[in-house]
Amino acid sequence: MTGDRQISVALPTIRRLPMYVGILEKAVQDGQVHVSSSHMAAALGLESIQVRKDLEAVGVAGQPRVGFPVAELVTAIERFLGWDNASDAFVLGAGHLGMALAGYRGFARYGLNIVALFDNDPCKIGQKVHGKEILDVARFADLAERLHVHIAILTVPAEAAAEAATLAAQAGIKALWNFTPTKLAPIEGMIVERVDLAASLAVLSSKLSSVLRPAHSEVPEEAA
Amino acid sequence: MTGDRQISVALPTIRRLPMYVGILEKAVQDGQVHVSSSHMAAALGLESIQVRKDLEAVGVAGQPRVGFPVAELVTAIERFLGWDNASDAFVLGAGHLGMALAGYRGFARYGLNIVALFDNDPCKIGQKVHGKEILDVARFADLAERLHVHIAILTVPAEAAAEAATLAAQAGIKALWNFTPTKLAPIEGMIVERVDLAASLAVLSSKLSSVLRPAHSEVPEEAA
DNA sequence: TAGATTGTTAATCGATTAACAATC
DNA sequence: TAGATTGTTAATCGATTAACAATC
Repeated sequence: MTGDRQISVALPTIRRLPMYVGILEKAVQDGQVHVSSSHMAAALGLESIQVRKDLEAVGVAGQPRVGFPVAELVTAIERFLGWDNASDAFVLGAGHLGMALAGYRGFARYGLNIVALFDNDPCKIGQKVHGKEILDVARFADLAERLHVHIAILTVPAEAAAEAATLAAQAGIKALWNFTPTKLAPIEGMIVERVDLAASLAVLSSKLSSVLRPAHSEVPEEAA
Repeated sequence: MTGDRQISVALPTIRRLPMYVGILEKAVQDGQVHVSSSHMAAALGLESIQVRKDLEAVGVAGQPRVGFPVAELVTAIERFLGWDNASDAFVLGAGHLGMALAGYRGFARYGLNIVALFDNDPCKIGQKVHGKEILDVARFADLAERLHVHIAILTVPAEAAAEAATLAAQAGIKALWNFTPTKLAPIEGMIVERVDLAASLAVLSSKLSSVLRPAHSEVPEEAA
């Protein structure tokens, strides 16, 4: 019953877990010790049954009539996500997006610590952004191994994505957060998660488009 | 049969459509006139049946023994997504991320044209990034209306997200692309799509974590 | 005890996948 | 015609939701 926990947890559940951390931290600040699934659900626009199902996955039991222990829940979720102790990460590609991510202070909360950026542009190498140095990509593998960095954030141009991913894998990177529009072929021994802006924009613009040009031919209905 | 097409299309399908555009454009360059569902599937790591189901949604029929007409397919998908004629957009919040997005040239392909950025920081107002001006947020509503801009990209700090979203709605913005970690309450008359970095990172780091600390207690199994 | 809330088991819903007839 | 590929109808799978017994 405990053995295959990580693997059997639904992906949508994992994606929702950070939201729980958010409202639970607020609850902690308010001095609440317990919080009910219906309270959390209301705060997040979900159903209480879904909250209970999600929390089942992280293995914290609630108390009937009382709710779930707030502090324990935060700890358990962060542990489940691997956010309990900060992981170092390298940014691969010091373009605008790479620099923006390197400067985002919110990652600290997610246990992500960006250590340095890497680029192949001699003009950029040696510069500092947000107190983090831009290093020569030639030094990537060596530094990743010596500093035991196993997370890389991929922000190179689309054309360079595949090559950069291979470099990362050879450098012993275990988890690659891919911000490029390139869908990479699976690489043995490396987990890849992509932030797919095109997919997100597709949802937005198709919805917008169906509002602006109201579908097709509901007209007869109205006319009749 | 044609009436409620937009509404009934599955969200996962919509999210996959941009990938098809990508490989179809490559096929066009290669001079291919038709392409089979199994070809597309192979290129994208999907099953051919899923490709056929997805393409059914955009309303382009294939020919048995021949495949799908490439050019027609691109046109139909772009039309479906509202990418057939470029839409202007404002960036709300000229921080690092806002500037990075304003400079991203890839959006042109998605029919998205970023016109200007807005901020409330007097030091930033008047500056230009990537040829686009940073304007006073006080002018946002007026300009959105006069220029008929109905897409906004939200890149303000988390604390300012709710207020900025309200401003956008009042300015007549119809579609808001939310890059902040704040989950906004639904706003009447405005479509909101969020790029949830925390959710994406949660997937990556939970997978990584289950690799680094290999689950729990499969051990007895191995020992026995 | 009474009653609110959890947690379990079953039902529903939606998306993916399979099977195969229709088609060119 | 023969055969590859589409498109339809049914089966499967997984996630969400509902119902309700267990619990404090």
